[in-house]
Amino acid sequence: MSGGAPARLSRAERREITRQRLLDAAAEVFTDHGFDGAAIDDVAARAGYTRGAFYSNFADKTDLLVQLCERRIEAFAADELPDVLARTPDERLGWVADWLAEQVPPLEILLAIELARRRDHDPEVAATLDRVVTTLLGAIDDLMAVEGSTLAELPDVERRDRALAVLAGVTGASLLRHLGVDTGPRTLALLLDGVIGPHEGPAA
Amino acid sequence: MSGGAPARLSRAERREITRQRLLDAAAEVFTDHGFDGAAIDDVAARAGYTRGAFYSNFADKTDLLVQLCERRIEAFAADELPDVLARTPDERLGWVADWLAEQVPPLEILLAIELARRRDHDPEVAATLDRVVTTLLGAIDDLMAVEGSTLAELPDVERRDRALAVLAGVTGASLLRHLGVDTGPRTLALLLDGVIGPHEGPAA
Amino acid sequence: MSGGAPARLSRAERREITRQRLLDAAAEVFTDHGFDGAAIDDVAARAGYTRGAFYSNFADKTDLLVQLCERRIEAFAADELPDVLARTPDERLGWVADWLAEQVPPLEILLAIELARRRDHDPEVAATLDRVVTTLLGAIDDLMAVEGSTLAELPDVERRDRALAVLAGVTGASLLRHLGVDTGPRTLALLLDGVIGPHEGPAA
Amino acid sequence: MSGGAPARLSRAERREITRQRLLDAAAEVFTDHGFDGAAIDDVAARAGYTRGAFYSNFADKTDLLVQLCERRIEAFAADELPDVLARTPDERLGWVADWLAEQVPPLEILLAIELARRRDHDPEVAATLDRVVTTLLGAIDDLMAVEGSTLAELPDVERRDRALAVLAGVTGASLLRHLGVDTGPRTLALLLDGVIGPHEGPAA
DNA sequence: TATGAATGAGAGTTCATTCAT
DNA sequence: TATGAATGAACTCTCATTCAT
Repeated sequence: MSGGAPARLSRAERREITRQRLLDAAAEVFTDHGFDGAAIDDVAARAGYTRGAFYSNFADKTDLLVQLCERRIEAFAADELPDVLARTPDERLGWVADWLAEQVPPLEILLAIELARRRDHDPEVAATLDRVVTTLLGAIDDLMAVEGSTLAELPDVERRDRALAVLAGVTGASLLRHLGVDTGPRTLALLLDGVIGPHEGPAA
Repeated sequence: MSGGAPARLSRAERREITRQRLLDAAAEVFTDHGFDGAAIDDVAARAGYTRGAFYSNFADKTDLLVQLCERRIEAFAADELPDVLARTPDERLGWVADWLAEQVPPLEILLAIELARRRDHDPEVAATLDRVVTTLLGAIDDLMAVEGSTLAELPDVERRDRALAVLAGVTGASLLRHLGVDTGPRTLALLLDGVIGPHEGPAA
Repeated sequence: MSGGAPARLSRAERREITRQRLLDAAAEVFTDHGFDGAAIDDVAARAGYTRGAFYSNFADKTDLLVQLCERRIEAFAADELPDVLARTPDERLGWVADWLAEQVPPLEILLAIELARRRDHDPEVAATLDRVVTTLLGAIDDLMAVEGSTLAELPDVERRDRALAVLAGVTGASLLRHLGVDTGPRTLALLLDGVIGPHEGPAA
Repeated sequence: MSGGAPARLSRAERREITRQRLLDAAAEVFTDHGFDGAAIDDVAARAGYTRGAFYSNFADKTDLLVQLCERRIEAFAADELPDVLARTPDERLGWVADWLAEQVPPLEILLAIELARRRDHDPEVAATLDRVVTTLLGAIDDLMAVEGSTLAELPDVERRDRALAVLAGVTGASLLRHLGVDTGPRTLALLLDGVIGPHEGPAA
């Protein structure tokens, strides 16, 4: 009856689909209304479910925030990062600038701010925030640790300082765009050239 | 009637005091709970009033947000800025870094994010957000337009790019601190040296 | 304009009226649906208000339960008790039986059961339950401490035992009526005669 | 197939085990949280199942209440009652007092109250409540109808009045214990001596 | 028979806001 | 100007129940 297609999904698979849809919907609703402003009914409805589906997949609203952050940071590390690493150092700045321009509003930043507000009241939240930052810093470090680059030869402490600066620069530029300020690739270039630029090739 | 003594306050003065107290209380409550999470009763109570006082002084909750942003940006321009301008270019970076370290959480940034979320639905909010950004950019421009500096001689477009970069850098560093990342003066230095650093003295 | 009548009510008076109406409504709704089954909206509506009025008068649903118990026990001590005390010992048993017959369902008992369920989680609830029982036992003791009665001359411990027995008897009879059992004055007479009966007239 | 070994259980037996476990779990959860406060998931979980098992065995929550009452009253008649009847009349009061002391909270009473609340809306519930009361009254009547006792010779109407009084006394004492009142055997003795005491043997 | 994802009515509670005082 | 009782919309979360598996 049901043709040669991959047929029916198992329960676990359906559950996973539901979760992912809810998470995607949450990303949209958070983007539009912020965390506090997001109604769970809206999240569920946008995912095509009712509120009950939400509560059978997430413990509560905070859990949703945490899960969303975890998933997005994982997805970032799995999907975006390899893309950048595949570029030559020269192309990376441009790639990051383009990527940034697409991320308006910068959901990760807004989510991180919400995490920060709840950090002191919920250890799990604190752990997630920590993981987000650590992952990002690690990703930047990977970007700098390129063979032949003088950055790769810097002492760890120095490399971390630079990673911090890069993260701050990218974060700030992203946020500014979100605030409606016309930030272009030039902004990022100005900011990051001093941090990673001159090192992007010993020849230079 | 109103003798030479410090004596009684006029009606307008009392009103102004009430407003200011409410605004100060709002800054605290917003800092703790965010805009959506802030209850007007809490704001009023922290200021020593009840909600009636609030509604005698502000049209609604959004009005409070707008007024608070306006006041803070005015206060920044009037109080903080002159302090920086009084420093030599060499000292400024340190001054900004210190100032930043005190601003955790960076209320202005959080408020701006709230403004941004309401920008499309409320023209007054949009205007305020614009004013905030313009003022900050103007302030940075003032900082760069120092006599003798090569920055001062840059074309306007270039100067704006640099101001943007500075604002992004400062914003990003501030936000990172808020997220619990251990950002020190070094981060800012790395970020801004490329933008304003080398120019901080024609001799260099 | 507003004639010689006692005119307008002060705010505190209006508030008190509101509270009393809500409490009365709560007694009715609890009677019909039990505590858990009672919806605050129903309570408010039956009192002629909306849910907001409820929450500006009571902290939460448990608070309502506590306040209701307190008020009813006070009212009992102030209103019912003097009535019984005014009777001769011979008439009292009949009076209590009649009073009991009217108390279907026996709201005080049902409320006390709810209090008991929450006793361990809320000290205030425990205190209220304690007060209810103490007041009732005290009332019974007063009833027994009649001049000339041999009960009055019993040692305290013995008097307490008897008070306990009376309370148990009245409680049980009341509950049985609530359960639909046709309990008449005879039941109470049989039960209490052994406890207080022989004393209902030394001549007898 | 089902050999001589203790071996496999038939389908009906398994079903019966499941039902009994659920019923036992329900008794516990009702005791802790009351009927309205009891969650079916909790009942199922405490029995080691999920909600599906519950709905395979009971029509709905009310059905659970009814079945539980039926079972308990049957169990009482089958298990407890013979124990009392085996005692001499003199020992019975003590036996009942001890049994009472163990029944805190007095689940039967609490269940009966729930039944009473639903009596008017559900004929089956009304029937169950009736059966519970009738069974208890019959049990008490059996206790009184002992050979040689003067109670046994009383006219039926009188015997019923006494049974009612006994039930009321026991119920009241039980409830008082549940409310935290320190009710001892003495309370019951005082209450019941007048009803059944002097008759417990003409010799005495 | 038992599971568990999903439903959806309904609950308690919060809170921006109004308005008579 | 400031108070605070009252409103009522909106929200998070619970839970009895259904149904495909």
